[in-house]
Amino acid sequence: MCSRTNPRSSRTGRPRSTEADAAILEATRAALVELGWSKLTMGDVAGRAGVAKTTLYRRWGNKSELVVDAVAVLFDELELPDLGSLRADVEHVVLQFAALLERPETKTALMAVVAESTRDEPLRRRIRASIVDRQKRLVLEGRMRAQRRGELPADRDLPAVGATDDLIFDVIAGAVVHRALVSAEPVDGPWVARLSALLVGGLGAAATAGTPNA
Amino acid sequence: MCSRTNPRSSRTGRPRSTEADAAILEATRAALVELGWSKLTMGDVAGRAGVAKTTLYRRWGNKSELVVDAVAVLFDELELPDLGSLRADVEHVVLQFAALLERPETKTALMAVVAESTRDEPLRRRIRASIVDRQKRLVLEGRMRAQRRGELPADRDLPAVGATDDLIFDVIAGAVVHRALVSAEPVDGPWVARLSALLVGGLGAAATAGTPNA
DNA sequence: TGCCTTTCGCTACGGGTCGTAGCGTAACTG
DNA sequence: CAGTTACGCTACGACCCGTAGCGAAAGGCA
Repeated sequence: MCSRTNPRSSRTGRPRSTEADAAILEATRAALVELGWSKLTMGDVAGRAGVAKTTLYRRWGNKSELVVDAVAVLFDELELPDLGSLRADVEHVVLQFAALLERPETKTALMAVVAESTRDEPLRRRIRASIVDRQKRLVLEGRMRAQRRGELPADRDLPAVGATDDLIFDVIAGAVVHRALVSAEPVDGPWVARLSALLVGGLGAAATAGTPNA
Repeated sequence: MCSRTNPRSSRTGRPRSTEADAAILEATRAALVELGWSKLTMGDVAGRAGVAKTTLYRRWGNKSELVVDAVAVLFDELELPDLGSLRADVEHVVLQFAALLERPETKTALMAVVAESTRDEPLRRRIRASIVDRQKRLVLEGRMRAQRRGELPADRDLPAVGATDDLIFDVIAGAVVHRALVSAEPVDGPWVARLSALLVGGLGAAATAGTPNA
C-alpha cells in the first residue's frame, strides 16, 4: 500500500500514521473525481486529507506514484464467478471492467499514469505490480475453467499457453479501454456480446485447427 | 492542420505564417522526443521553433491541442496494401501500427492526450477527427477486400456490419496499444501472428455459425 | 521515568510554467 | 495610402513544485 519498502529497520522513532495513509489515498481519489488528473495538485490533496504537504512527499515521490496507489485498490474488486460457460465468464468480467472504467477516478487516472510511465521505468513497474499483473489471475482462472469444462483443449506446450493468456489479456483490456476512452462509446451488452463471441470463436477455431501458431 | 476553423473571413490583414505553423509542429515533435509529454512546455516549443510564445497561443489553446495536431500527421502514413489474404492484411497493418507506437513522440503523446480528453470533450472530438476516425478506413478496406475474396460472407444487415467494423477497430488498436504501452512487451512477428489468427478465426467462426450476434 | 529517533504540522522559499496584456513593427488588402 | 491582422518582445500576477528548517508529538528502549 505504502510507497517505500518499509524504511530499513524503522523499529525506533515515531511510526508512520496509518490514518494519514488512508486519508491521503481517499483524498486523492476524491480530488481525481472533482479535478481530474491534470488539475490535481499535491497541495490540494494534502489540504483535503488534513495533512501537511511534506507528509505526502515523505511517502510518494511524485503525483504519478501517489495516484497509482490510490487507484490500484479499486481494481481488486474484480471477480470471476463461475457462470457455466467460457463466454458467460468473459462477458461478465468485461462488464465489470467496463464499470470500473466508467468511474471518473479511474477513467482520468489510468491513461495518465500509463502515459507518464512511457518515460519512467520505475513507475511502469509499479503500475504492473499494483494493477496490471494482479488482474491476469482472471484470465488464468477463466482459461482453466474452460479447459475443465472441455470448452478448450488441455495444454499443449506451456510457452504457448502463457503466450495465449497474455494475448487474451491484452486484447480484452485493450479493447475495453479503447472502446470506453478513445471511441468513447458505451461498453454495453450488445458490444460485449460481440466481443465475447469473437474471442470465444477465435479460441475455438485455433483449437480445432490445432495449429501451433495459435 | 491549424487549430481554429479558418478565422471568419480573414481576407484582410496579415495572414498567418505557414512557415511558423510547420516550424511549431516540427518543434513540438522534437520536444516530445527529447522531453516527453510531461516536461514539454509551451515556452520550450516556442524557443525551438524560433517563434514567440504568444504565436503558439494564437493557434492552440493549450498543450494538448498542439500535441494532437503535431502527432496526427504521423498516423496518415499507415497503408493497407493487398497482400492476398485477410490474415496477411491484418498482420501487416498491426505491424505498421506497432512501429508507429514505437516512435517516442507518439508513444509519449498518445496516451497523454487521451487521458486529458476524458475531461475535455472538445479535445476528445479533435482526437477522433484528427487521428482515430481517419484510421477506420483501414478496417473498412480490409473487410471489403476479404468479402471480395470470399473470406468473409457478404453483408447481412448494415448495422451489424458497422458494429463489427467498430469492434475490430477497437480490438486491434486497443490490443496493440495495451501490449506496447501497458504490458510493455514487443509487438513482434509471433505475437502479431497469434492476434491475427485469433481475429480471423473469430470472424470466421461467427460467419459460419451465421449467428446474428456476431 | 528519561533519552533517542522519527514523523508530524507549519511556514517560507527559489525556481519554474502558465496564460495574458501591451507595445511597436511587419505584412497583406482594397 | 489607410485599415486590419499577425508578429516578436517584454513583463506580469498567479499558481504549483519540491525542499528546508523549526518546534512539537509519538513511539521504542534502557
